[in-house]
This record gives sequence, C-alpha cells and structure tokens, in this order.
Amino acid sequence: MPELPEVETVVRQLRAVLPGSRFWRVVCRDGRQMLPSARVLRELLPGKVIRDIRRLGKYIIFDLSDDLVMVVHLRMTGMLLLKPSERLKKFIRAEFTFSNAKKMYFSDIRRFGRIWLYRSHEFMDRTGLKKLGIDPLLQKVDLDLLEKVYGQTKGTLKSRLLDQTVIAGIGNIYADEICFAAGLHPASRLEKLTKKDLQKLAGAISACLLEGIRHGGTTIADFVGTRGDAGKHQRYLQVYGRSGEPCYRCYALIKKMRLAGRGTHFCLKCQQLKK
DNA sequence: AGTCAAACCTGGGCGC
DNA sequence: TGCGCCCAGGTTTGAC
Repeated sequence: MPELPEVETVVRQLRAVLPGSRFWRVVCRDGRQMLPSARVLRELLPGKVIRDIRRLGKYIIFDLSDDLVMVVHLRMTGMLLLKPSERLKKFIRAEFTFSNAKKMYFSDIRRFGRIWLYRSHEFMDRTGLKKLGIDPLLQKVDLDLLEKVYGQTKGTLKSRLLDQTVIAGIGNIYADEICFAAGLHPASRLEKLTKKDLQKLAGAISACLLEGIRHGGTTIADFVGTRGDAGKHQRYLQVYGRSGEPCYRCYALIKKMRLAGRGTHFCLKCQQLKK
C-alpha cells in the first residue's frame, strides 16, 4: 500500500530525527525479510552512523558510514516507526537501537517488506533499485518525458503507470487517481493517446503525487507515519475505494473492474476510453 | 513485448 | 463462536 507519497512522508519524518545517529544494537525477529541475512545486519550495523536518508521510487535508502547502505522496501504492510502503537507491537520484525537512545522499529504484518544491507557498490544490483525508471519527484514529468518513455510502447495505461521500470513510485491507488485526474479510462491503450492526452497525464502524475505528499499520505488500512499517525489523503480520493458512490464531478456512479490484476476504479462519464 | 496467474503472507470482513 | 472463503495489492517469477 505505501506508494511514493507515503514513502516520501516516512522519509521526511525519519530525516528530521535520525541522521547522525549511530547504530548500537540490532534485533531481527524474522530472518526471511533481511538480506543477505539477519546475521549480517546484526553484525555489521552496530557502530555505523546514518549519514543520510533518501528515497527512490518506493525504496528507502539509508546511507551509512564505512561504505554501507541499508535499503528498506515496505511492500504492502511494512512500516518504519519511531514509536510503535500497541496494536503494531506484535508485528515488529526488527528493532534498531541507536547510541543516542533513539529507536527505530520495522513492523510488517504480512512480511512482504525487505531490508537489505550491502556495500555501496553493490546495493543497486542486489535490491532491484537498478531496474527502476525515473523518479517523478526528482525529474520533471512533462510531455517530453512521457513521449520518451511511453512513445514506442503498447498496453493499457494503468499497467504502464504501475510499471516501476518506467516511472517509479506509482501504485494502485495513485494510478487510479491519476487516470481520473487526466480524464482517461485506465483501460485506454497507450498507443491511442494523443499529445493532448499525454500532456494531461503528465500534469495529473505530478499533481496527484504532490497532493498525496501534502496530505501526509493515504491511510486505507495500514499506512501510518513514523509515530503511528494516519495520513489524510484518503479524504481526498476521487475514485479509489469509491465504487458504487457518486462521482464528485458528475454524480455518475463510480465503477470497479479488474485490470492488470488489480481492483481498478473509475468514472465512465469523466474518463474517456481510448481504444 | 505483452498479458496473465501464481507465489510470497496475514488480518479483516463476509456468509452461514 | 467459529469455520471457510475471499479480498487487499508491491514485486518477482514463470508460462503462453
């Protein structure tokens, strides 16, 4: 569930608190999620200092001293918490204590999340970061860019929006919201989109992601910030999770279908199907 | 190249 | 109360 705006929210909160901290003790409760292994994390992290925390797509990157990099992907239900709520305590899979007494917890109900620890020259290969496409916050998404990355490809709009090797960071919720904002049906064929469509799409991608960040992310079931605080963006969603409810723009009922293997929400009247 | 389904997991909501 | 079933959706993998 965490997509670019949720991950960005977490990174901003961590950045405000953790850089400069030195790892002191590491407890891993689930080895499956740690790579290359929980033992490597336990043995290599203590003594290392967090130099910087940043984000690429949905990945969180901790640049550490001694040429090490720790990478975290939250996948569906992962969370990095400074203060875990009672409910989330039983899902804590790793616990990081720093020598300044600060703590960071990795909680993950469904255990899809991953934590990697590698040398700086190998983490791009080992984590999948190397395959990521452009990050829409670091690179301006405009008509030029979309023509470049979508120009020669086929397929449905939604499946391309979800493709992390093209544009990194868009997930199911924002993909639906972006399609609505652009006035395009998610099942539209990419090869049928006009220049004007791509123009609208570019604006929609930037606008939807930035608005999600402005609202501190979207909380549907599980996402919370580092202090367990819910985001506010779910109050502003136009189509996701609203099937059967009236469209805010035209009052037609929001529809739901299965597309690219995901629940897909749209307004038939506001979103044009280009086929 | 694209499409699709299954796998990885578990909590929560549903019907009975 | 509780069982069985389905749903959620990020990513990888493998088949067609």
